[in-house]
Amino acid sequence: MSQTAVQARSERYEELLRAAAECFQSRGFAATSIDTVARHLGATKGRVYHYFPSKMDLFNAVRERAMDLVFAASDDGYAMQGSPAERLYEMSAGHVRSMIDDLPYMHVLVDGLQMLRYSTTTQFQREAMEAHLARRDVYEQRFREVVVEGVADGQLHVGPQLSVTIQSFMGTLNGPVFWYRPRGDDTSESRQAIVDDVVRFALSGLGLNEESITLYSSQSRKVFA
Amino acid sequence: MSQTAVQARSERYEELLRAAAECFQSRGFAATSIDTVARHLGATKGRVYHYFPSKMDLFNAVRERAMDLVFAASDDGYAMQGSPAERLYEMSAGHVRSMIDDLPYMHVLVDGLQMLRYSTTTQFQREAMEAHLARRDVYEQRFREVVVEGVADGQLHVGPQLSVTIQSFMGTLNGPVFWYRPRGDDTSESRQAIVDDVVRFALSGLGLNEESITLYSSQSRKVFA
DNA sequence: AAGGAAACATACTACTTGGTATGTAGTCAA
DNA sequence: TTGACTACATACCAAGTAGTATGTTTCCTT
Repeated sequence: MSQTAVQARSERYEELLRAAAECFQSRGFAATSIDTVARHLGATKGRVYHYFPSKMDLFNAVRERAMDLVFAASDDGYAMQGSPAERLYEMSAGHVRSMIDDLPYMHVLVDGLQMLRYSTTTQFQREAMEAHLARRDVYEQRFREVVVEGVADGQLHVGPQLSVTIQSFMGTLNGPVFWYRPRGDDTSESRQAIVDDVVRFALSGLGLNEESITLYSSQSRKVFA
Repeated sequence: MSQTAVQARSERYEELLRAAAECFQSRGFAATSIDTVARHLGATKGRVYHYFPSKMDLFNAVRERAMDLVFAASDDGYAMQGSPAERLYEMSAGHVRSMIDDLPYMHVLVDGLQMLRYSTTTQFQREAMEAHLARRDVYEQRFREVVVEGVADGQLHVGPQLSVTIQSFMGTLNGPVFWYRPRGDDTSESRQAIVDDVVRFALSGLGLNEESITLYSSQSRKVFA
C-alpha cells in the first residue's frame, strides 16, 4: 500500500472506532448492534466487519484505546518530580480531564469494567478481558502507590481499609463519565473548572488540606487548547 | 382472595422481583431476557408475564422498589435532630449501608439512571422514567439541602460549583454498587467497616474535619442484625 | 361437589441481530 | 490495459427474544 493509502485506512479506522465508542456510550454494549454503529456512520455492516472480525473485537479495541488515553493522561503527573500529594494532584487532574475530553471512550472504559458480568463465553474473549484487567490493575497500582507514599509522609490520610478508600477515590475520578455531558456553551476553561472541583473533592477525601489543594491547583499548568 | 392467598402472592411477587434484580444486576437490562429471569427461578416465561405485563414494567418495578429502599435508608438521618454535618453523616451511612445490603436492587437503581440512554420509545415508558427521575431529584435534593446547611454553618466546604461537588459526593456514596460484592466471610460488622470508610471519604471530601467524622461514627448507632 | 379463578407451563409468531457469503465499484501497480 | 486487491454494500441465515395465545393444574368459594 502507498503511504497515503495507509494514512487513509488509519483515518477510516479511527472514524469507525470513535463511532463505535459513541454508540456504546449512549446505548451500552448489549443494546448496540453492528447495524447501529454502521448507520451512525451512514454505512452498512460490511464496513464494520471489514475492519473488525466481531462485535466483541470492536468493543475491545475501543476499550484498549481508552486505556491508552487514560494512561497517557496521567503519565506526566506520575513521572514528575514533587511530593506524592503534588504528583497525585497532577495524575488526578490529567485523569479527570481525559474523562471529560474523551468522554465516549472513557464511558466505555468505565462501563466495560462492569462487563465481567457478561460471563464471556469463548476462551479468546476471556484472555482479552484478563489482559485488559491486568492493564487496569497496573493503572490503579500507580495511584495506589502514590497515595501510600502520601500517607507515609503525612500529607494524606486514609481509612482503616486502604482498598475501600482507593475504590472511593478512583470512583470519584471516574465520576464525570456518569454525569458530565458536553454542552454547546462549555469551553476548555469551563471544563477545567469541573476538573478542579472533582479533583478537589477527591483529594480532600484523602485528607489533603485545602491550602495544598489550592496551591497545587494554581501551580498546575493548565494549557487550554 | 383469602388472607393467606394474598400473602402467598406477595411472597411470589417478591421472589420474582428479587430474581429480576439479580439478573439485571449481573447482566444489565438489554442482555437480560425474560427467559433468563424465569430460568433463574426455575420457572418459565409464563410466570413472569403473569405478574408483569412487559420487560420494561418489570424493570421499572425493580427500580421503584430500589428507590423505596434508599429513601427508607436515609429517612432516619434526614429527620433526626442535630447539626447538618451530623445529619448528613447518618443519611450517608444509611445510604451506603443500603447499597451494600440491597446490592442487586441498588445496582439496578444506579445503572438505571444511565438508561436515559436507551431512548425509551413509548409515551408510557417515558412517563414512568420521568416520574422516576423526579423521585431521584427529590432524593438528591435532600442531600443537597443538608450539605448547603452544613456549608452555611461552616462545618462543610464545597468547590465553586456546588453541583459538581454534589455529584462527586453522591457518586462516592453509590460507589459500592460498582465494586462491592458479598463474600462468604463478610459479617454485618465487616460490612459496616466498609460503610464507615466510604462515608469517611465522602464527608472528608466535603471538608468535614476528621475529629467530627470519628465522633459521628462512634455516636452512630450501629445495629448489627 | 362444582364452578371458576389464580398460577403458572407450553407452543407459537414476528422481529432483531451477529455473522457469513457474495457481489461490485474504485484503485493501483505492472 | 488488465488483473489483483481494497473497501465496502447487499443478501442471506441461524439463533435468540419480546410478547401472545392457549392449555392445565391447583385452590378457593359457594
